[in-house]
Amino acid sequence: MTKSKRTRPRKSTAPTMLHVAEAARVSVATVSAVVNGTAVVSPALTARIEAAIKDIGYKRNAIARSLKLGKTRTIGLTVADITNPFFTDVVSVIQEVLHRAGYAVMLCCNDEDIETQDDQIQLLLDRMVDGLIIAPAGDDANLKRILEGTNVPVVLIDRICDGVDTDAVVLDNQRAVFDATTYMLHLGHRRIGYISGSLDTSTGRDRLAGYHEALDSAGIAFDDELVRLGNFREADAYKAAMQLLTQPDRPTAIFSANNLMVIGVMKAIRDIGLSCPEDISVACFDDFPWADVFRPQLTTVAQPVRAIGEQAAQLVLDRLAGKTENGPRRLVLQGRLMVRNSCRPHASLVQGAREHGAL
Amino acid sequence: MTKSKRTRPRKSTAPTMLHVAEAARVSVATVSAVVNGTAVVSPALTARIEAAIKDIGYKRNAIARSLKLGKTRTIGLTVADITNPFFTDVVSVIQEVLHRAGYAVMLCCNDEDIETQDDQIQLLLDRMVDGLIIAPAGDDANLKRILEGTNVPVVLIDRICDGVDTDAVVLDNQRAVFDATTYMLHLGHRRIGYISGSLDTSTGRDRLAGYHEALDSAGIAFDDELVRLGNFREADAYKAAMQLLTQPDRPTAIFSANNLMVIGVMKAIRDIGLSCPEDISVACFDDFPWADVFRPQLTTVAQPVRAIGEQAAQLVLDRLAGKTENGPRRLVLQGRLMVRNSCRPHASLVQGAREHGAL
DNA sequence: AAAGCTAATCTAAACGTTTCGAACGAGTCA
DNA sequence: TGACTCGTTCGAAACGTTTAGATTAGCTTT
Repeated sequence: MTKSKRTRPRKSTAPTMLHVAEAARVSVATVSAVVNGTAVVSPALTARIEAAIKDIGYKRNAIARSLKLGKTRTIGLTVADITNPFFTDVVSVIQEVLHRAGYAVMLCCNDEDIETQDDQIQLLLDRMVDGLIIAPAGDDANLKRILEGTNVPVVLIDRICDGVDTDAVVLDNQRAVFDATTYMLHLGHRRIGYISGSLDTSTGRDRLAGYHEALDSAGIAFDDELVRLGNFREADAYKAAMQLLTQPDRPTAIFSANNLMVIGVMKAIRDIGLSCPEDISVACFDDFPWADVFRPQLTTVAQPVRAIGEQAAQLVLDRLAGKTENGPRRLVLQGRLMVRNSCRPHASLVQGAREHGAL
Repeated sequence: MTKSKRTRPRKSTAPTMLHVAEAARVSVATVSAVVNGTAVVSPALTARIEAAIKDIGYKRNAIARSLKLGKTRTIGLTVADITNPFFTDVVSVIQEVLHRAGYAVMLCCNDEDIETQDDQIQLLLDRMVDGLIIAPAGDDANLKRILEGTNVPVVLIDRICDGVDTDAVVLDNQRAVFDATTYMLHLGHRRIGYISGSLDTSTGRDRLAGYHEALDSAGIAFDDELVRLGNFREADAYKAAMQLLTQPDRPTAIFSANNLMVIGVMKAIRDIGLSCPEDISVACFDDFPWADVFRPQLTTVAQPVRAIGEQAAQLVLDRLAGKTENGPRRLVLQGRLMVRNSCRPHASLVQGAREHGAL
């Protein structure tokens, strides 16, 4: 065997750089240089190589490339529930921004299950994703351990997680619920039911804190019976609302800590024979695209989904570009109360207004 | 240098099989055998190796593995719009099934743009996905070309694509719209507006065909003015509905060919000062989780999203397992008309009924 | 005791890239 | 005419696996 460049019989697999090199009568190094534009190659060879590439139909193998470079140009993304319009919107934006930057997105949903989440994150890391955007399912001691074993940039969205000190973009949940609750208080409601998300999540806790804060500020005593756990799911929220509505001194208003749960709440209200907003006022966290066209037109706290997605994506991209070497960045965005008409003034207020001749 | 097994100074990168091998004083082949369980290894060595793995914190590098094996255990998934609840539901199910089977999912959205779609599919193929599930954005000559260059199993969902002869799971769109339209005809409506999806998609065409068929069967002359293009998006549908509603002899009912568009339709109805179902009846393709709790409670054609997702995932899995060697399989599922109360009998019917003393 | 098994382990060649340093030819300068 | 540069091109060693085939040691057989 004189030279090692024996012509192989063109297997049935996809063409490789070697095939191109042979066809263009150059070395693979030169082909690589042309494909990636990493070195200057004479016009003559460039032309020959490009012709060969087109001719053979060569496509660079991204896996081999990833192995060599140690980067995959892929970002892992895990959210609790891809069915939730909030996550959907955010995922969509992240997807868009990252794709524009030349990154692919590997998506996982864990159905709010922490173990699934850990598995999936490990899976993503095994696949050498270059970065990770996580909407954590809940407080998770393992997450910390898993993450500190690696050095890929991580961005938490929506929820933060104890001990996981990474970049994050979250909402000022407490403030948002404070505003919403205060709005209901201004309408004269004194018994405001609260359907809470899981308290194992920062969002669950912060939102509930906003409710408490609003009550405190208004000098209203807090009633245990008015807060029920809905775990961010429709079914649980339905049960929770049912309990709220069947108690003797039932609330005159209900706040739901997310979008999925408000549907359960509305179903409970309907099933119990009440109607919103006539008999009971309702507001919730998370906006819907159809909120101002179907009735009752829900008063909601709209999250800036586009901003959340863009910032989260930008945070990873910045880390990847090595732009930010400093400590973790926490971005806190503000929600916006969208007042529509699922909340009505409480009877006492209406009464008062009438007496003052204002109605 | 006596033996080639020199101990390297444990670089800062992730531990590899070589590190494990050195720590356990065995060859990498043996480590591989233990990690994958592909060959029998003596209990003594197995124990040493497992200890070393735990000790060092070794994780198998999936990229290197993929390169060697030529499979990535990843399925590419592209849909037009992850924001659309229909796609969301299907994606969620596919995700779940594939994950259970040990596959990761790489998700792309193309925003109904064919070029983006082609880029993304090429990207997925470059990354050596083992299979592809595609909800094609529209008729796409390139798609055929791109796909026939590879031999990964492909499953089309929701829409099919001329010339792309692969497995597919779709709905009997024509039948579903036929049923819905017929239902409206039975209510006495004679001028039924139709907001169509893009006619570059099979769904757009088939659904419109269902509308035509229903009219034909009922012996009703087809009026061009009643069909408007909404391209499956809210904004376009809004404009389309506006045109429909402002024409002299406006329709007494409107059917929207998907979920996003019906929101535009409802907005148009509201903005023009009409109300549904009092002034005009509305029905649409695709169901909503909240459809029976917000008003008007929309009459819809529900797609069996879970079945679609499961079958699509199963189709790829079967191909990957080599179970089905025969030609392309086409699964056609049936939609289900969910009658709620966004459609009312036409005035003429009510009139007739009253005369017969039935009201 | 030689030959033949079997079972466990290892060696080394892939997989398809990237990239460093060497090699080579052609100019340029003293 | 050497000794230098430059500008191109190439050889070969990685990257971290898998796996076919070689090797070894320990048993049976006869």
